[in-house]
Amino acid sequence: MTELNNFFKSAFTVDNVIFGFDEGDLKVLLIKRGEEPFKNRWALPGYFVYPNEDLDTAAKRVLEEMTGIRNVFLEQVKTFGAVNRHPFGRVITVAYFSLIRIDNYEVQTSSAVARKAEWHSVSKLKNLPFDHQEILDACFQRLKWMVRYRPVGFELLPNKFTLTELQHLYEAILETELEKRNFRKKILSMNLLIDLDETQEGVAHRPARLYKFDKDKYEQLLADGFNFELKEGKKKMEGVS
Amino acid sequence: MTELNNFFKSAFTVDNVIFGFDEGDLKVLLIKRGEEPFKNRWALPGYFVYPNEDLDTAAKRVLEEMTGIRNVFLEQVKTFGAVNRHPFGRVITVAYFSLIRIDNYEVQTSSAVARKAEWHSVSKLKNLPFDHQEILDACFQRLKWMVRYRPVGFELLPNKFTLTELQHLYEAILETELEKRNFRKKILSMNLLIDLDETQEGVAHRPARLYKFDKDKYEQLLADGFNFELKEGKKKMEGVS
DNA sequence: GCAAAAGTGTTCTCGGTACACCCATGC
DNA sequence: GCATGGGTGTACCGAGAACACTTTTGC
Repeated sequence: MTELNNFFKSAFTVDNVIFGFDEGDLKVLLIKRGEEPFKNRWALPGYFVYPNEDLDTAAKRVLEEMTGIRNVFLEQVKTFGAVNRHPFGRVITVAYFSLIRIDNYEVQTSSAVARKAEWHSVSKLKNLPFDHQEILDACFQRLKWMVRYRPVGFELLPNKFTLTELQHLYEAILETELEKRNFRKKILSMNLLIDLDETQEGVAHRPARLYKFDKDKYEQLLADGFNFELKEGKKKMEGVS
Repeated sequence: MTELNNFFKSAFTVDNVIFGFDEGDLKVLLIKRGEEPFKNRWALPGYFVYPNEDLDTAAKRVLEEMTGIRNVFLEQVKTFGAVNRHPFGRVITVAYFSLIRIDNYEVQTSSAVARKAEWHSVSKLKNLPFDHQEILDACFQRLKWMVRYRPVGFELLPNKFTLTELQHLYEAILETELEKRNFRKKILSMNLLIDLDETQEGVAHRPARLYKFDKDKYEQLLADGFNFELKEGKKKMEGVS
């Protein structure tokens, strides 16, 4: 046991990759660090996990401190534990990603660690401190994957949205272009959208219909063995010898 | 900083779910614990991560201590950190899973922690100690998923195998039945198998052809954007209103 | 009336599914 | 010769892909 005690000298943290979607662009919420290390740098929100706190709980707490909200999509992605990833000692971090509707919530930070929080375009980020770039990349990959197999995209959109908005979201995440008619046909054929019989107002073109995602129906279909699945954009691979 | 030191009191471990395939059955390698807690119980092999050791390295080390082998498929799956999951204190564990060819290696344990190691049928296990059942389930789910989208099944088979063996492997992992002709058509159409022009010997029926997996070709196709994909067994879902 | 985005249908191709019989070997 | 698993082909169907023009609104 005395020997074992040598192992109880590590710390662990959670880091949250919080995705949002705005102006046709996929964003991630970063904080300006108020403490060392990397004081004043933009980084992923995260904090130590308290001794009596489960991992998921810690991730929820960090998310709530950042955004003031609960009950959003949140899922563990991967754990990063390179020996020297943190200058203060051995700290491994469990990365979570979450999806929120940017418009629904004013981002607020009640944490002393963070001076302020701000949305940044995922595609423009590089060289985040610690191994946060690697963490972000891993979460983005996971999102890319997940969006094709689970209807999580709706977590990023307002409750009411147009099909074009939905398509742009998919295009931003998958980093590809989708064909309008086929996309609409596929999405509508799943019967997971409720047509609200409302239209946009005040737009300088033909106003689009508004839809909402039918979560109850999805869950019922899931139980029946339904598989949500969206193919990627362009056709690839021709002529395998 | 003094306050921060309160966080550096945790330990973390890796646990390995080592899958193998034998006699048409998916197996997992368990050790009989030689130490407390849960002494003499069958459990997943795992150990503390050393202070100067990366996570992946630790997972490889544990695997090597168990099986004496290196260079097998090994991937991080999920981290488990419930507050009371370990009786000795706050210990979070990073779960890895790996795939090995049972016949290639004599399982040997050089670890003091493990009295002996043995293969157990995945389907028959329940109530493993700690949260190991949950870990095993998560890894099995991951394997089920992965086997459909990456040609990892071959890691579990001998270098030379028959198509029927391959099919049985998929059936065991996916827990479903597959239709022989369609399975063969699909697999062969991928052009990822090399026909060895050899046949089984000493079997009391028409001997089957032997194949091997063409790893180089797969990697080359991957680079060209090829997607390995296998559908699940039975057709599901009829009549979405 | 013009700019800007919404909305819509058909044809073709490919891959998945369903399904039943003959073949080679050991004993 | 019989038991055992190996091996094969075809017809049908549904989903994805390609593709261009009309509609509705604000200004």
